[in-house]
Amino acid sequence: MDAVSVPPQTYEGLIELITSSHDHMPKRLRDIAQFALTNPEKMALDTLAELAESADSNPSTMVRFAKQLGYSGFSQLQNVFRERLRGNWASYESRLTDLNDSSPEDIFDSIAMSAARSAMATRENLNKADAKAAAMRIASADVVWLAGSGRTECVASYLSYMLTRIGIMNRLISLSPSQSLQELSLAGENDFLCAFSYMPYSDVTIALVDAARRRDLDCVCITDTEVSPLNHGIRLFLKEEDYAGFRTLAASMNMAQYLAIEAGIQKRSMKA
Amino acid sequence: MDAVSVPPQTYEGLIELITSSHDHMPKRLRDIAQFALTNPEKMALDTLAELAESADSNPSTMVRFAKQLGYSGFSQLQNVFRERLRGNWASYESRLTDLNDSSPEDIFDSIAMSAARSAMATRENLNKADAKAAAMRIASADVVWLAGSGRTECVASYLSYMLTRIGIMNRLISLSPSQSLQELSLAGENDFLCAFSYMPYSDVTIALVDAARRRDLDCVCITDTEVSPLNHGIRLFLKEEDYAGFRTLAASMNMAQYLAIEAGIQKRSMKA
DNA sequence: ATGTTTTTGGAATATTTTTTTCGTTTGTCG
DNA sequence: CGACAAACGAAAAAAATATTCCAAAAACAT
Repeated sequence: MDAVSVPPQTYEGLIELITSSHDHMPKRLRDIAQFALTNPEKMALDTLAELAESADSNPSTMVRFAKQLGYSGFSQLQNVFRERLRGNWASYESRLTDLNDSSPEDIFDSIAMSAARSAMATRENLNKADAKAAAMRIASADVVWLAGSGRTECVASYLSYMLTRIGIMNRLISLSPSQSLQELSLAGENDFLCAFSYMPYSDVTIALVDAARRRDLDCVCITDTEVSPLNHGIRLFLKEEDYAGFRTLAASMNMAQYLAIEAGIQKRSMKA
Repeated sequence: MDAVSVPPQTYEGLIELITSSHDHMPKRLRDIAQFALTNPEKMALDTLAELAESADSNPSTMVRFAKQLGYSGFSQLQNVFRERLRGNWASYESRLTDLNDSSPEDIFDSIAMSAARSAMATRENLNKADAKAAAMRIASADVVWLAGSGRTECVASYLSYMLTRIGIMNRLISLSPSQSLQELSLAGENDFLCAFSYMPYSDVTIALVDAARRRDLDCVCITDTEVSPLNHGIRLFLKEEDYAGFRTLAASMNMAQYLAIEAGIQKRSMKA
């Protein structure tokens, strides 16, 4: 038994410890380190015996791995993985109130909190059915045209990257007002427009959505409220928190990631 | 023992069953139904005894609840809650057909949680002094040159937008390998390079940072680990969570927002 | 009210899961 | 090559956890 100081109780700390210990570990233990790093959910949810099986090892070695890292046993190690899976939102929220009282100094912390809150709030506010419908529409389009200017340009750009990676053809519409409409006119019968805009709404994006409506081009609008001028096709509403007047894009970025992944899944099942 | 047909094996099905059973259940069982619906993570991760405690009940009643729903025991019920937490791509791929009828709740929620965790974890891991130094350097530069390709392109694009809005001159470096180096050669004495890249690192971004080092052009690198090839000037390390192999950009986006806001504050105090 | 049925919770039991032990294997150094 | 130490895995022991049983309490009908 060669316990080393106190083992980390947070997932981040644990990952760091495993990474740094990795090199000075015996072979089989190193295999398990590898396995643990790539299967955090399994590590949280499976039993010792199941994990040993999956990792081509045995219970003893798993326990030895935990002890090598400084834990008293496998259960203590597993708890760290489990804690990560708990939607430990309560602890985040209490930390936010602490933050308010103590140091309004720490700008980064406040930004991170706002982003986290945006992300979590959207879990509850979002109309999941509409979101899924949007993803399905993306999956079935020939080409997805992406529009977003100003604050939302980077969201459109991210969605473009993700869609490309997943294998869905797409095109980011250029931002200059004159060119953008002309560009959209190239869109085909079975194409699809995906537009992002929040208050204060971008004229270009409004114009693009209007053009799509007139042309009967299908569309999904990611915007902030029911009264938004982006009004055609499926509408998804996201509320972003702001810090010092600068709204985050956390919910928007998550939406982009979701749409790409869900669309990828849909597309795959369409082939089958 | 009054088992009813086959119990659902999916989270969505279970929720539906609990909801519909709720009304014709004995009082204490109804309490537990309520508890289960509002604490799905606990239901997945805690032991029978712990749950009984949390729900102000006792083990027997929890087991009875599971049986009432048609499961052979509590463990079988808990498995359904556990399966929901396994967010792994492999299992989605193999169960692609099942996914068609399941709601998108899991996927979006998991993405949001990963993003929130990334954001919160960075609060603790980030070297705040370095981050502040980076912001100050941005504030004092004549022009900030921004580099990021692939996944990080949108982060650079967001930072560009924010800096512009705040009144700090900047330029987003084009992504084509041939042009980018030439572009950077236009940078002046008191300019500054801000580069984003995570594993697998983009060749273009690595080349830009190397060029900056050779030219003695000051630099801040936002990257993932100490061993990253982006190694010049101030280095900020961000660890992003991933969902199904797709890393979030939550921490990166927060960093961009932070750098812009903090730089804006610094710049204002420099004028005064 | 009174007998009957249903529901409940504590305690005993059964099962599963983790931990330890110990003999075997593997690798290293003289 | 041979002695020694480190690493390993099978299986027994210990601990934790889930399940069942039963008597008491509560709800219900008459």
